[in-house]
Amino acid sequence: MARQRLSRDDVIRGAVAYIDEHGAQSLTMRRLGASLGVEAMALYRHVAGRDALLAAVVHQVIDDLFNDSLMTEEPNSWEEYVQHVANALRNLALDHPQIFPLIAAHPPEAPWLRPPLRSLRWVDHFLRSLRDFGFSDSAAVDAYKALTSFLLGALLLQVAAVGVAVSPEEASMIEDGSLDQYPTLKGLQGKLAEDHSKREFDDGLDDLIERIRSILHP
Amino acid sequence: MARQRLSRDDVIRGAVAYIDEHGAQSLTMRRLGASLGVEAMALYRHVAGRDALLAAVVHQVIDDLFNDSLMTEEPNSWEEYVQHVANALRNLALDHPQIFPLIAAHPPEAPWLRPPLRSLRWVDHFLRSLRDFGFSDSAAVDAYKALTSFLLGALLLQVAAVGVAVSPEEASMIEDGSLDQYPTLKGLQGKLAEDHSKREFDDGLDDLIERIRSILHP
DNA sequence: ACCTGAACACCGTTCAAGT
DNA sequence: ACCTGAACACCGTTCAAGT
Repeated sequence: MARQRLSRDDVIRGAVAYIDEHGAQSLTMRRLGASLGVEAMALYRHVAGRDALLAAVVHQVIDDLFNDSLMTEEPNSWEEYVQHVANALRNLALDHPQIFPLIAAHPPEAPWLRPPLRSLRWVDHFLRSLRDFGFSDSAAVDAYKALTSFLLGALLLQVAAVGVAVSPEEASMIEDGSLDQYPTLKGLQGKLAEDHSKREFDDGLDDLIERIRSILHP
Repeated sequence: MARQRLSRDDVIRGAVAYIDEHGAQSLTMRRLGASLGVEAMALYRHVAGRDALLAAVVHQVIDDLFNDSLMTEEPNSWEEYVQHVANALRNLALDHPQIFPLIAAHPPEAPWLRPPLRSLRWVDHFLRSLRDFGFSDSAAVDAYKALTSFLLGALLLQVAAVGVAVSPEEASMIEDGSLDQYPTLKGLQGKLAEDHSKREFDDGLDDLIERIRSILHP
């Protein structure tokens, strides 16, 4: 394959792929350069530095969400719209479990931009959609705040569990004996370990929608 | 002050103080050593390495929560207990905004240990308390899952906002003009920026308690 | 037993130099 | 205009040496 000249987009997409495979911790300017067939220093022509690159990765992934099939179809109610946004973000988190924590942790561009819906374009889209469904300004903003809080907690927990499953050597870092101190926990360990994450997510989402409904009709 | 021999506890408490002041990113074995009056390599006598140190910091801070005044008084109902746990964690997040994201991000010891209530001792305490108030095994576990999800989302958003406020040079990274593309957002910017974090938290917590009640009496 | 000093293999980032 | 090579100031971590 002939080597084209490197573009900014190549660098960012390369970083996304690298993090998906190896995790953000092991992304190094030198290693990313090597994976793109270029010296590390060439990357600085396209991004200001490592931090700026990670910020660009976050932005890229969040913006790709607009192309998710869930987002391209027109919703018939605000409930449907909220459900589509939530599930599109859930898919993103499951597709990029190594990147989602960056979305959560990286300082947003403005204090009123809340992860994981943290781009100007997204917030505008969300507020506009709800208003088109009849929400007042205040109700739309409150719904945005409630949704971001729910999604952040629910999805971060989901990918944290995935992250553990990925590194099996640490999967049972807890020696059998250490549970003897905690008999209640020991008895409930089986129940705790059961994974009902999809049901948990859907139940939480139903509750959230109920809550937004009560914001809408106080 | 005469220099005592360094203990593991000195190292961990020193790391907590260092992160509170400078952030986890700038915690370096060399710099932490210097702040404790010791060479970096001396730290390795007490912790296995930087990652292990950060894990110990997380564990320490979470365990200190048992000494919070909210946790030492005996609750009269499960609602009161849940409220005390939630508010103690909220205080922790506000006291250690630089450490809370580590609690959220660091891989837990077991997949069924969910941040931010992620120590064996805490989970055991929580499940035991709810069972003492009459919860079934399943109800206690479901309540644990619902509470962790709520706290993680709500508190991470709270400290993310604090983190931005701390670095004022980035506070207005968004140039005035860039909002012109997004008229809806521009109009609602004021409402978005309003900080009602305590009310938001309390409302969310009330909702969560309502939700747990419906788990308890299906 | 605990701490130090020197060393190793890596970082991010700069800058002048190449094409 | 874009990439490279050498260099700088830092990392985490190891290991032998000091006390």
